[in-house]
Amino acid sequence: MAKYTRLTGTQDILPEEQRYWEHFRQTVAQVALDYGFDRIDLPIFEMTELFARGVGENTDIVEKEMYSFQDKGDRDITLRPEFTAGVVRAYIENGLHVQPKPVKLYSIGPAFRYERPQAGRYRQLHQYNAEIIGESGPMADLEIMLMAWDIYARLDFQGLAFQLNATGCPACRPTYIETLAAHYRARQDALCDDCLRRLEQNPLRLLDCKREACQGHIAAAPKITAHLCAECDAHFAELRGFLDDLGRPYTLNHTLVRGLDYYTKTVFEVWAEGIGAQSAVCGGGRYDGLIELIGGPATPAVGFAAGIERAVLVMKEQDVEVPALPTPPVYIAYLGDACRQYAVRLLVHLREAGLGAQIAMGGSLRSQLRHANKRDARFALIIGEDEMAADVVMVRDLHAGDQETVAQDALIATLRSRLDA
RNA sequence: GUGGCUGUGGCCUAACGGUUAAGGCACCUGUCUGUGGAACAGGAUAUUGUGGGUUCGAAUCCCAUCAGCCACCCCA
Repeated sequence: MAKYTRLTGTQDILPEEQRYWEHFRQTVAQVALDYGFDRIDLPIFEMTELFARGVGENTDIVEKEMYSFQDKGDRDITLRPEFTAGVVRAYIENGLHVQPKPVKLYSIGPAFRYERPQAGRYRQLHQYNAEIIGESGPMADLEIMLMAWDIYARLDFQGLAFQLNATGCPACRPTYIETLAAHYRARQDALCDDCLRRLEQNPLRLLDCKREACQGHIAAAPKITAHLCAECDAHFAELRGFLDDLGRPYTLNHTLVRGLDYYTKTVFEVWAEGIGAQSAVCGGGRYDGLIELIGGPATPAVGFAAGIERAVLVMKEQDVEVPALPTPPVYIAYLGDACRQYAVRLLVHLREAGLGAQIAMGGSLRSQLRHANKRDARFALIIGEDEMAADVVMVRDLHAGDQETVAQDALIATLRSRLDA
């Protein structure tokens, strides 16, 4: 056992894993580019108060999952548990509201939550997210949903499904919650302990209790979509109209609720097959009140966030085709100390010409070639005293298994043309 | 925070309470002193997660602790 080990809930993403991560990042970056989202990178820690207010004082994230500490200046600091609060802070602080509206941003990187690890869930996790800030109409909701879907569709994920719901707004949600709570209070004796707690603390959560015994209460519960105000109802209808028109399937899921306080109107998730207890690969929705809440001008916004660990899990589970990471095409092998300096000069020469190259650090020619093969080199260049004397290089094609003698001054052109072929 | 399961070389797995903890993968070397992938041979790598206890004797039984996995709460 090593003396020092990973802290609970952290992970080492080893070289052999990197192709999954790289493939995912590239897909996100490409879709963001195609959709016109600009990348923004933010600090991974912020003032604790930003998250406490932005995420919501009564959420689990704030109550028990934040990695918080004091720095040497006695500032209260928290490692970001999610991205949106930071994006909004940056939007306000940097005056991004002067940009042409709506402002479309995406971000990608680590986030932190102090909780027990589980399949696809870590204390240091990785997320990306996308936000459209400054547009209140449902076209923005649509754009966000299409982007979320497209990322997983381009990754060739199977079993994708939209889950869609509305959560109302400050005008209609409170009365709905009261109606819901009344429904549950009437059957208080039949509720599980968790639901009794939810009834007091967060009645919307009653709707996603997973216990058998509670499913009947959920099915009979009033649906928020029947209690929306005129504005929310129209917004929701318009959004569905877009999706219907495009022929994008979605499931109206009235049990879909968000854990964070700032959501309004639209909430959605994208589900995929094969990630254990969690089925959502991403989740998002509209948060029209957040920017004002943390000190900016009243500005509507919509966005989504997704965990990369879960996506990697699905890629493996579903055997998604993931391209191998590129390796340098050239490996230089040489015979004995007499050829070493010559080989190093050749190495540097190739790199200056823009060709990726590695060199053996020693050993027999046999073991050098063995190494070249294991490192997935396309060409082994072999240099012995004969080659040095004749100003040539032996070029062995490790894929084809053949080799030829190439004049020094024709080497780079030869390698290039064979790589392009 | 709660519950269940599991900890043996880098990875996977074996070993009735009883000799020096066995095998496979991977790694290195050699057979082949100028040629990779295959085969064969050899080599290095383990205070059996940690601490305590029971016993003549513990990888094995007991307790504690730590870690991992899975699930719950909740969330991505």
